[in-house]
Amino acid sequence: MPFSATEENYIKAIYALTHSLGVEHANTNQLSSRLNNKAASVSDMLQRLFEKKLIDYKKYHGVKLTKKGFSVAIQIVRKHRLWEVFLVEKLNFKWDEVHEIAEQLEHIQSEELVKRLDKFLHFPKHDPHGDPIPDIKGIVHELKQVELNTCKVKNKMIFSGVKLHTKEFLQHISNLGLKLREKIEIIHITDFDGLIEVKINSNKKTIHIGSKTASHILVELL
Amino acid sequence: MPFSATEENYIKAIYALTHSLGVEHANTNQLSSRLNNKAASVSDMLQRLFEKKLIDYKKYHGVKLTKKGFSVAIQIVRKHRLWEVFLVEKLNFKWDEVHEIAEQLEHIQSEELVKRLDKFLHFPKHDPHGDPIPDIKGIVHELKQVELNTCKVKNKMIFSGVKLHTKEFLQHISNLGLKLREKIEIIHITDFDGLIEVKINSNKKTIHIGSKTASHILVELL
DNA sequence: ACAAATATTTAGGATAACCTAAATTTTGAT
DNA sequence: ATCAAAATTTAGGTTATCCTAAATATTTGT
Repeated sequence: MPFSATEENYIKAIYALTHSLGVEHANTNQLSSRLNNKAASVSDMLQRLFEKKLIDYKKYHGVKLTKKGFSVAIQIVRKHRLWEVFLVEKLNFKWDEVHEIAEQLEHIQSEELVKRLDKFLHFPKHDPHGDPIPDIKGIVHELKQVELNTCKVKNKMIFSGVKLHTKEFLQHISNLGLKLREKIEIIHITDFDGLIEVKINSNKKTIHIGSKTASHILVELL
Repeated sequence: MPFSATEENYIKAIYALTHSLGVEHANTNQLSSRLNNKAASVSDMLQRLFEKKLIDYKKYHGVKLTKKGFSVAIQIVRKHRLWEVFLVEKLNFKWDEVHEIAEQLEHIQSEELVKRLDKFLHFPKHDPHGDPIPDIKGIVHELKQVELNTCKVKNKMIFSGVKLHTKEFLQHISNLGLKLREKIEIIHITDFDGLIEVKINSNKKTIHIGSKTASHILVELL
């Protein structure tokens, strides 16, 4: 059962949509806009994925991954994230530069390659954006994380992930001086506009984070 | 100018055929058998590669890469061989296990990735089979190597490459105890059948190499 | 509950890359 | 030089993946 890169991208999109929104079903228009294809093309492909038993599909009523489809999705996510770790840790790419390359690498077919890459990288638990890497069994160790904007003054926490993966946002975060897995503490929150002042423990500096930015920042409370 | 993996494979095949045979032109049947496609399909594709100015093509008279096609070919070869080094040196694959994976990886599009991979691997000059890796400018540093079966008794040399890349042959070489870049010396050659007795300097052992095998072994004379 | 708006599917086509069978060109043996 | 064999190309067809336009189903506001 080798699937085409196109099929894999549909599977991944269905996974991402349902998983990130926490819903059962993804619908045609969502897939259409995420994949930059016309809805008609999506409809087409959904029928084929259904025949291959990768999705549950009832016309006009959205799709859901089958067990089989889910496991394909997880393996692609695993590969994508492992390659991102490789690109950042070994090849010194910045975290905002790796997405498109990993989009290609995730389709390389070789179980052995993934196993060895995982080992080479010392079995990382999360990718450069803090997203969890499914283990070889497909088990995802989700962190207990919350959005920074829901935290209170004096809370101490670790910056553990982002909810937005655009170049612009990622560069903004880098420019603020925030680095993944760093310990931070909320010094002050402006009532009026929700501006958050944060101390970065490693360098004793304080920075100011707008509430929109904060809503895309995930932290683990200590 | 991004080319499809299929187009790249045609370019690579044309390069390999002309280069390895030392001839100007490759013909349709050769390509057909190397690519496992029917001659009619090859003919089809050649017209398209011609329109894209990747090859010089006159119907019924074979093909030759243009400057542009040649440079595409070299970049693919470069990527293929760099990835092979990565797979062997970093992920501990054996030299007979890396070909199919590298066939996929060579189509990943990102100049920056190749540059960084090259650096990460310390700018290797040849791949795990001894084939030269074109540098970033596309310059190939060919070694002055000869087939082992053309050498004389008492010659000292370095095992520097193979002319056959099948799993079986590569494993045979490994089983003999030969490793790339090792110093060896010819102890004796049997007149009757060309059997060559070779001393491997590193371990003081002597081994016996059949003449067919020897004809696929490349060495640099010292 | 029903029409308008929205979402989705179907119908009919395009393109890349393959195929088989038939036609054409080149080659090579006499 | 000629003609059969071999090589190559053309013609016509298939599949995967996409498209536009038209048809149909669902949802939503009143």
